[in-house]
Amino acid sequence: MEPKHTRTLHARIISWFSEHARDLPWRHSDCSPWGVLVSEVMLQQTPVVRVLPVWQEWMQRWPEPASLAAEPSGEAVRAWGRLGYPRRALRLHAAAGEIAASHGGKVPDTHAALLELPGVGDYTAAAVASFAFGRRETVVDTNIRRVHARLVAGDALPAQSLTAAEKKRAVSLLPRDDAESVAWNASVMELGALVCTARSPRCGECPVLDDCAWVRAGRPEPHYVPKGQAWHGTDRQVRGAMMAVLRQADGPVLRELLLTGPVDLVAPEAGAELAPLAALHALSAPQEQLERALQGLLRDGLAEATDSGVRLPA
DNA sequence: GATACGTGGCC
DNA sequence: TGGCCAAGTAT
Repeated sequence: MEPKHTRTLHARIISWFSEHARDLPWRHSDCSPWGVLVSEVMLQQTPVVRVLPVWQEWMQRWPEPASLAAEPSGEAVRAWGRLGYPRRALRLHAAAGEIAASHGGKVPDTHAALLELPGVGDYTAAAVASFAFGRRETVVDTNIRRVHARLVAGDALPAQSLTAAEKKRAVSLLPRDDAESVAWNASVMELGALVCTARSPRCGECPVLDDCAWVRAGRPEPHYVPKGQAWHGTDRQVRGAMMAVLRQADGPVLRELLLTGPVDLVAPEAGAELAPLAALHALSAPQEQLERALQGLLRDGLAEATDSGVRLPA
């Protein structure tokens, strides 16, 4: 008993996608499931423009899971560059290992099996099953949630966490047909990324403006004030600065250099190679915080201690 | 459920 | 200038 209204939404949004979608390499028909998986993990909390060059580099260097699995995890972390949340690189490396060891080197093609992989949660499992394998899955990411919130619920923003009602709504909105469901997932996500954006939505370009509950309601304000992500002075900031030092270094970095060492311990003419170290020290983080940050990196497996210092996992 | 977890561009 | 935000996951 699918209402005519819903069918119209499907057709209009998918049609919009066919004309306005970005040409992204992981959407090409010749992109492997591995390429899709890598893209999805890289895209977690990270803008497309920053992912593109790193994804290209990874695909060239590690065209299949087994090639990544054959390298030390530190190589994955180094090649992750400045994408952020480097533990994702670690988990992708671990996932590649499991795929090589337990799945015959092939990315699993079901939501349940994908969910077992490190770094793959409900969103990524659904996205890979849908985009790489054409399965009918309910993909719910931040873009899709926002589009549904405005278009259907009439709210400026989705709730702060995914609710059961929201998930149910997403399920009910998904087209019956497999191929159409895949197109729908990609189309709604793209609409949220390009038109129905968090700030300053481009309603003039929206293919379903006529049906938008939020616009109809006079574009009311959000029900809550989004709380910002603390950064200055946090352990995260210190960890990030430390990781930058480790990525840039060829080998182990003296523990003292990481924790206390003033930059002038080293020859000034060393130049650019020392920039990350200078940046770390410029934070003027308390000794205790530096220690805590380093312990965190070691605990998380992002770094490892050797006799001569700290380095990326080798 | 709340919190920790990177990074850089934009308004 | 500085807070907000981006295809989330794990604990």
